[in-house]
Amino acid sequence: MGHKHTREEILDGAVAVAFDDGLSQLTYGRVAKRLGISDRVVVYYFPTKDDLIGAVILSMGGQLQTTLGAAFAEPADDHLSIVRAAWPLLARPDTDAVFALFFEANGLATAGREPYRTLVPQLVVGWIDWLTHVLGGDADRRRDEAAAAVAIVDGLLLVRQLAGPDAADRAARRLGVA
Amino acid sequence: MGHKHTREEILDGAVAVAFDDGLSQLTYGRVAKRLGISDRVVVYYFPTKDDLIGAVILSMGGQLQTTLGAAFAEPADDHLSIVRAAWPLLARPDTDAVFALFFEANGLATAGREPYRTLVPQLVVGWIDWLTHVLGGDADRRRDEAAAAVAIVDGLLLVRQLAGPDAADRAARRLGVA
DNA sequence: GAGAATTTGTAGTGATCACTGCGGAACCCT
DNA sequence: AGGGTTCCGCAGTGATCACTACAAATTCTC
Repeated sequence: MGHKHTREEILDGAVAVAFDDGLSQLTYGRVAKRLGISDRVVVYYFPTKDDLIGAVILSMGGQLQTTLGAAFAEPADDHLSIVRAAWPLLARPDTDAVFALFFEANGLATAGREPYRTLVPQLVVGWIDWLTHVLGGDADRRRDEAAAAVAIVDGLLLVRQLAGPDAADRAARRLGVA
Repeated sequence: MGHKHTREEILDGAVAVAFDDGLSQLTYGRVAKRLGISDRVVVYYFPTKDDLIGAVILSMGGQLQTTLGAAFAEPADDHLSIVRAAWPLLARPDTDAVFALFFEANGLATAGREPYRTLVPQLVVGWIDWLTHVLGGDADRRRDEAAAAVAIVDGLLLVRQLAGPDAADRAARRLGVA
């Protein structure tokens, strides 16, 4: 019985499981069952659970960065402009699953569980750095603006998840970013 | 071997476990071990896991509401004023654990896991309602202001958890709420 | 102070978890 | 064709999970 499953296929399956059932339900057995293969194969490519989770989180981060990259073809100056550019790209049904995952990972990170505790802040700090770099200019001030923008966007997305898209849109309008 | 443990003692132990290890590590066995008793006792008072989790979440909600109640002795008008009143009360080390729990519960809720999926939104909507009521006045507009304030506060707290208190303070200053 | 209700210990249920040993099959190189 | 590496099915490890049967001890009710 020969070569059939690539690492990428299995990672895709793992991401799909995480999207559907959440990170905390991401197990070897579930990924294997979804792909109709033995869990031994999944273990082969991702020897420890942390390997599997880490790969999923990084894949998630890459996806977000790609989405956000489009928002900043031209630089923005203050945090409200940043939010105005980013919000329409993020407040969409097809990115809700990504953020559901992100918030769950964040929760597990704040609860101190590995590997989330080390991976997630790396990811977020990486985004802020990247945002800051994209915005250009003086690092200190830009970094604060980026952090402020991230705070607003995260908060709005939280409201969107919890209270629904309409509530988030109304809040965004109140904040003057939509 | 007689009557020794009250429901309240065990709930306190469960909350302590959740604070220290996170909601996802909240199990019968861990609570029992922490209190030095048999897990049978924990099961007796909280027959299902959902009972235990629900009790912890509600206890958490009550704690938050108590903390926030102090902020609104006198009413505020717009979302920035609300944030200005609430932020100093929340951006403190002794409430960080509560919000770590809250974010984890939110993550599990967005991941669709019961009983979080039904409990957490109830809690949040309840807070917004309560905030709206405290603020008084026309419901629709106030509700939007409250939602906007919740968005900002949540976002700031997220940044605080992920990037540290200093970053959150700088972001808050940029937003004009500190 | 008898009987009922409430509270706790001992033991164990089947399920699922992350992970492993072993052996065979598919592929690569020479 | 033969040897080495890579891949993967099968079976099983001990740990932990939520939860239960049963019975004994304690307290409540009368």
